[in-house]
Amino acid sequence: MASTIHDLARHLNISIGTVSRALNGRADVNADTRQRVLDAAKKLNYSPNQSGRSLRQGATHSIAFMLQPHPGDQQYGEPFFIPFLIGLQAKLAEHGLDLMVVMGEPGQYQQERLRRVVETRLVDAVVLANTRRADDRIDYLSKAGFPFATLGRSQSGDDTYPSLDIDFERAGDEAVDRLVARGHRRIAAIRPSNDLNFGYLFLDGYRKALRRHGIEVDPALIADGFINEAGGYEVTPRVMRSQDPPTAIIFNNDAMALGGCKALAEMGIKPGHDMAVIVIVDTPLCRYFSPALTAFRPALEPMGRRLAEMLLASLPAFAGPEGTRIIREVWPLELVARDSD
Amino acid sequence: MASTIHDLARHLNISIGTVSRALNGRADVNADTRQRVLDAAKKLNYSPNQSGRSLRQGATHSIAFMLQPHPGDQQYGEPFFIPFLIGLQAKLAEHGLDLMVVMGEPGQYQQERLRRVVETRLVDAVVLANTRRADDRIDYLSKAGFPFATLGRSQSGDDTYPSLDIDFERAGDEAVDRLVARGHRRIAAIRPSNDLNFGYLFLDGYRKALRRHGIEVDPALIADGFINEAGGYEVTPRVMRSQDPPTAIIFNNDAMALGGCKALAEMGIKPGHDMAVIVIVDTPLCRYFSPALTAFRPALEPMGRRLAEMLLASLPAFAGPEGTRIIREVWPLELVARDSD
DNA sequence: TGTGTTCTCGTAAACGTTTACGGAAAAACG
DNA sequence: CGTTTTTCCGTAAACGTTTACGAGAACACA
Repeated sequence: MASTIHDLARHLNISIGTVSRALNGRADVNADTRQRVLDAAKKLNYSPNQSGRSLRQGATHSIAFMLQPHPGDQQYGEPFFIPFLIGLQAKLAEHGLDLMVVMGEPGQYQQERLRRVVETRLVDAVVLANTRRADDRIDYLSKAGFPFATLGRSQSGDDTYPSLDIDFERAGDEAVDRLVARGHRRIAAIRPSNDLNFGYLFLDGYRKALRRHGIEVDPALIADGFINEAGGYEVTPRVMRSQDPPTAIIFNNDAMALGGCKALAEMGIKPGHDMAVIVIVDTPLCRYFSPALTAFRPALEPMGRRLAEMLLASLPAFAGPEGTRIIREVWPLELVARDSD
Repeated sequence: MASTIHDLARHLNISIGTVSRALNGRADVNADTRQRVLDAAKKLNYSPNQSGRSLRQGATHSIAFMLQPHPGDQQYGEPFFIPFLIGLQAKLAEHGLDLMVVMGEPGQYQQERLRRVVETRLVDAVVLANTRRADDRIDYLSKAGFPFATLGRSQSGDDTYPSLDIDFERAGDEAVDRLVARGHRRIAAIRPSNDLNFGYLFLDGYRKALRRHGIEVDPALIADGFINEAGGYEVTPRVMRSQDPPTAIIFNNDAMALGGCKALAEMGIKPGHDMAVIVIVDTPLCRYFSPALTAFRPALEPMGRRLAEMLLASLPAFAGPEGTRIIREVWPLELVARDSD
């Protein structure tokens, strides 16, 4: 069934070298011969064996996306990533690259998987998501000199790898802006713990905006929790027990927002009536929740395409004539106004 | 950085053959030598090169999952598949296999991608999802003699490949049962068009249950639509315009249910009050919708694990002593009673 | 001591590609 | 017609493994 380059050579009575050159579009092969090879390839249903090709070229033509669900998040299915992956894979496919998704058990660090993927030369490059503030995966890849890109920034601002992130800082800022414009002064922020970098960035924007409006940042209105529904449910009552409770809450994650709304409901508080709620980042869940949650939405699919481009530009094999470039980008989010604020 | 088997051999002053045998746990190598090889491997940070290994063994040790979003479904992100993938990958990893997720552009058939994956020997086997009633991918793989398994059944009941499916027939049956028990006689069924096999199976169960209860099947209460929100939105009014409108609707897909509920809302009909709604299959969206939708839920993560087992059992290289077995299973769904019926 | 067995290892081929190198034939040039 | 250049192709090595085969040494057995 599977024919090799040798089969073609035998069939055409020429050498395998010529066959290979013909197939790869090299210049030093007669136009007529090339056509005959191409015809034979079609006739014998030839496709190059990836393993052979990879071994020889030292490149596998595939990229790994390391997907690491947050603890307790499996029920949500990380809807965030699918559109991103669609974009990523679409762009990679344009360049003949395959996408391998390496998933870990939820909540368990994937350092070990990563090492294996890298050392075993399973892929040519890696895309990391859910980057942490101090991310040992980034340290490892940097040290190993293995090509990678990240969705999300880490703490170290070094420009040695391409990264694409959402502007959580600006989103936090704009959320506060919007709430203040609607008359709120007591605005709470609920977010995952500090080691996830976007929680840190979000809080930064939140603080800056408050100060700009001359509102004192009240630590009692800031709470950290696990990045899932249970986390939001557990932590929301905490800010509500403040001396001077908030009239608005910004949630830094959709799942946490849903848990928070559940807690609010149990306290007899209705989002959209008694409490303004905004969530960063939007997912389909926000849209269908009742009340529909006002949220900041990223352009995930284009982001996937873009990060693929950026990664490719950083790979010597794909970099254009201008050579290898490292690019970092931060994309804005779009406010989707709904019924909760 | 990356050391090869030759490096180890040179370092220990033995032949590469012995090194390989030592690493692979073969019997014909002295215990002392083996230990020295293992130590050196750790010291030199050796990992076998996948390409070399694949080429020689004729096996890549990886499995492809062909993910094909339905047209217009990218916003939902196919939350259905993530838990399944987590289970699938977990079980495969136990056997040293990697999972490659091949995603197509939403809505565009992936026959071409599949061919490339197969002919190029990129993976050892393939897992198909979203199987259609007559599925050319299955035909192709069967004909090519390439190992595969499916999540979902196709029309042809041939037992030549492992498959795992949800019991849509029974779910349709039980949904009708439940609604009849609650006093409904006019029960509508809204589902994707016939070529998706599960829509066909669901309708079968629906019909059987109605007949069992002595209720005539009214074609005016059955509608097909695109399997997304727009489809549900478009098609639901159709059954409502029936002479004798339904008092209950069973939706065969979460997205269609959401679209349907939107249409109902515009007609002033409130699910859970004026209309009973049940959806097959449950997703997080159902849970957070208002009213929370009663739904049938599959055990996705265990299903992923199970299908991996079934696939492995069908592969000669992994089949136990009892040899290659083809297994087909159909799993029941669990009713999650919420507020919509 | 001679023969057979077991243990351990080295040799070399093979998997399917790509590519550096060189050479023969054809074409160009004076 | 002789020389140089160009065109085209074959040869062979290399990528990093695994494994069939055989050989030498040690051992057992009679």
